[in-house]
Amino acid sequence: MTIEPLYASESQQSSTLADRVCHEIITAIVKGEIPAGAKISEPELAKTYGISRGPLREAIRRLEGLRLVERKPHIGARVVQLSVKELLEIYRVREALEGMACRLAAVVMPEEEINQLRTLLDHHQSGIEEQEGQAYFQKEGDLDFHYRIVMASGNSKLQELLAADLYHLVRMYRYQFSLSSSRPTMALREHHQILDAIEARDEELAELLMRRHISASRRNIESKLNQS
Amino acid sequence: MTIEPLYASESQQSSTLADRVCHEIITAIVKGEIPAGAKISEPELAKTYGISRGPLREAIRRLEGLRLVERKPHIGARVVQLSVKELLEIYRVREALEGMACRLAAVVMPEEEINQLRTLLDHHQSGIEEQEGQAYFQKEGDLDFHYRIVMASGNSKLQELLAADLYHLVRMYRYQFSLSSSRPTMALREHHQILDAIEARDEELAELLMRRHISASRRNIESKLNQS
DNA sequence: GATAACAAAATTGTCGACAATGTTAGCCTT
DNA sequence: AAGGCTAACATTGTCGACAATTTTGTTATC
Repeated sequence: MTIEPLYASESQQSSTLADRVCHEIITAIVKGEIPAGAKISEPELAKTYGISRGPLREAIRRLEGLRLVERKPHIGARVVQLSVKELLEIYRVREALEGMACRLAAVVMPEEEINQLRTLLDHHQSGIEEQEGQAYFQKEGDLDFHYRIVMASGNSKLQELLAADLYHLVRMYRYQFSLSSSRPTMALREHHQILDAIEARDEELAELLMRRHISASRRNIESKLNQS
Repeated sequence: MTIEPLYASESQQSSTLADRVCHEIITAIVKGEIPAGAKISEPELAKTYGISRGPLREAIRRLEGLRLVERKPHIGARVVQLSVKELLEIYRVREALEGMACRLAAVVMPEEEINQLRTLLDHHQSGIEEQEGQAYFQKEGDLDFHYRIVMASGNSKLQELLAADLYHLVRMYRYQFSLSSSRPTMALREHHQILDAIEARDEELAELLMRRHISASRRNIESKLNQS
């Protein structure tokens, strides 16, 4: 099976310049190559990517929709500023939405996908034990698990909101704050428990466990960042 | 106090053509003046609103972000097609998000706002009794209550997702399917119960009641539309 | 009469130039 | 020297024209 994160579909070549550049800018922002809070100059970026200002403006509009940049009329666009408050707010939203996704997945997720996901968790397990793929788990593997649950919910609106809108922000926060879960063993056990509940078709428990799982992450971040 | 729906801030004049036209198109789509599933012709709309294609395209990009239109490269944009399946999906999302909003509001909503909202519900009450403002309640008043709860949550991400993204779609569905709650008395009682829980600072109960409230609406719609 | 290939028309994508607004540097006044 | 005004600059907003792609209509062939 593939370990490649499913959402890493950045290599797709859209037939339009605006879409292609949009993906490139997203990556640049998530990785911090364009730092948070930085002003986005249209002529500069247009030159950087070798395109005209027209498609670039459309790309920026799209980034605005993804909440990755903020625009003010006649002033310009800035990369969204990272604040602890907003990060915690996002985790509240994730708790609500992914809890619901997990509830729905418990009803409709096919047996086969459950087994695949179990295998993926085992990969994570060995990664942690070897203490080498740990960074992978912390950075992308965790998100991959959550991503698959969301997709398994079968609810396209949930999929859009979480995968298209929120995950970019979460990834950005992780990159820039180096926010690894710092409790990989615990997190992995919780992942297994969640999957158990889904396998048992216990929607109530599945939602509860997912909410607890994300809530624990939130409190973990909270205590970590408040002390600094 | 004002009964004017808070979100009806359409009369604002943004200093840019694209923003202004964007709001106009949103209204036109929500009201069905541009019918669902219709193709959006750039030259035609540009002529209609008396602007060039540049700003219009930016407006359309924004509509795409709001999920009101869908775009395919080199083919064009279409107003999103109404499907019962998606409507029900939206109600699942609302159940999750507004449940969370209600939980947060129970903790942080100021006494004064609670009292204001109580007064608003009384207005709705008299409207129903007189059997004349009923249409108002069904169409906008209900959304107004929910809107205020969301705002009271103090969570800007929740506010963005619900107020900016989803409510336009909900309003569109209501306009076009003539989806009034058809149980105004029951809904109003539930609103009061929710507000009671918030007033008692019982976050657990507040979330539970809001989720039941929205879930009931969903099942109501479900049974109504399945029989047709 | 139906289908496939081709050509013409329409629509979307992209670009460079001009206009309007915001910013900044320098000068004058106090 | 400090503060405010003015003018030049830079950036964003808007427009019209050209290029690329899709759709449509026509024609010829089976």
